Amino acid sequence: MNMNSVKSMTENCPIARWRRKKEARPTEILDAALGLFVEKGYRATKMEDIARAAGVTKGTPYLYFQNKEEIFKAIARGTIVANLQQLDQIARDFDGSASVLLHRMVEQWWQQVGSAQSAGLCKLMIAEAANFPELAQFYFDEVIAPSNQMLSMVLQRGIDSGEFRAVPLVHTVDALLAPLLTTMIFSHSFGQLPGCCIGSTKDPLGFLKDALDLVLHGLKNN
Amino acid sequence: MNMNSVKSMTENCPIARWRRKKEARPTEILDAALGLFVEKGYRATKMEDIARAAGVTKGTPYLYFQNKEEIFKAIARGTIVANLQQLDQIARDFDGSASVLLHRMVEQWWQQVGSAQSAGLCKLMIAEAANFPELAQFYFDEVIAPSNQMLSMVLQRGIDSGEFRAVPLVHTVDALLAPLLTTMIFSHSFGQLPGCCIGSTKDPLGFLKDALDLVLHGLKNN
DNA sequence: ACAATTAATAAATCACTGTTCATTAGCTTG
DNA sequence: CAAGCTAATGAACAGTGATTTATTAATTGT
Repeated sequence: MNMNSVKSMTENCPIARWRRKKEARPTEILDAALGLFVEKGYRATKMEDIARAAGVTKGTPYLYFQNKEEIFKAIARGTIVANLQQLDQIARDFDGSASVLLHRMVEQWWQQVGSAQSAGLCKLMIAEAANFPELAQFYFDEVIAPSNQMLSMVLQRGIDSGEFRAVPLVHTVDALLAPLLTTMIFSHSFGQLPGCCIGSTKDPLGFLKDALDLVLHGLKNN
Repeated sequence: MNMNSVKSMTENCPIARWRRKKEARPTEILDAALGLFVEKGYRATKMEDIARAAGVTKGTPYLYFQNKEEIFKAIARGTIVANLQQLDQIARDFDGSASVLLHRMVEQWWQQVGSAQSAGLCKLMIAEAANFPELAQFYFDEVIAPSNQMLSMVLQRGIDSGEFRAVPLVHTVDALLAPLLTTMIFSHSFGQLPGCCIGSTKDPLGFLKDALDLVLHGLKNN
């Protein structure tokens, strides 16, 4: 084997690779993979792309993960729990009106989830759900169902206190979630197009607020 | 070459392949491809799968389409225009209240688009938008923008007549579209999961009506 | 009946990419 | 400082799947 390649590799790396801590490697790989998955989709992302983006070579990811699918799973598992719990905390601590709480939650959600890379992951899950049933199930159980649950409680609270009229709970929760979902989805698909003039993509937070206002107006006991 | 394979092929086909009309072939191929794309996604669908599903062999699709991508495009082009025009017609012919018109349009949309295979295509576009920018552009121009335009006009009519209060038009249109989109998307991703208990997937039309009612209630000049 | 034409086949090609594995470089310990 | 260990490499392998093409079978026109 020639040492040229190694030499050039060493030259390119400010920090020699064997000095970087081993523990950092899995996270580096997952971060790199997340970015590429969100940008190009699951299939279009090559293992070599992931490796290079993580600053290593083809074989290295396999030292830490069995295969591509496991990387995907590890990412999905690692990018959700914290955010949801934060939202849950807000909902639990709050004791003002349900309307104000909902506004605050939407804002928080946008900052922590909707505008972050996690949003791309959500789109990815939708796109790949059919190909990875177990993973879709996991995402549903850990993300979607809890979100629904959380919103459900807030809504119920508002109805009980007389702030909202008695609407069909399940359907209303979904109606509340719909704008959040479309915002995420559009911003990671058609939203990228040059001529895209859809309200939710040009001013996402403004759209979310208006959409929430509209629904809240419809929920009020007038 | 052996004639066994040919013979068995002939035996398997109730109608000899050279008697089937040539003009039917492109449609047969596109139909087969649509089904597979919706079911398995674009990349996971092999050309041979398409061919077999259409009752021909590997090479035949290439006699009618340049490549896989062209098949995808042809499908996208073939499954949308008619439906939208029908909806447009309804909106134009109607002269009752905007609320009633919206209800009728949603119902029609569900029957013609939301519950049909086209819905799977919409999910597919979202999933593949990043990989096929030109196609995404096409879909946006031909489907999404016109839909927005149509809804925009109905909404404006309601505002002008005093039936609705003066809401921010662009954002409200998106808010109206959101439930339709999530219904489509969920029914073709997480909706398939055994334990999925989301309102919009168990009773889509019921959800759509409730969601519309909620928004309409919020739109009314009370 | 026979050339020419058409529709379709199916084997071959070709590029790509996930995965493995023999090898290497640097670090560590006795 | 030598022997062993660890992290990483990168060439090689293998499966897949899109596309091409030589060949065959039916049909048509003369």
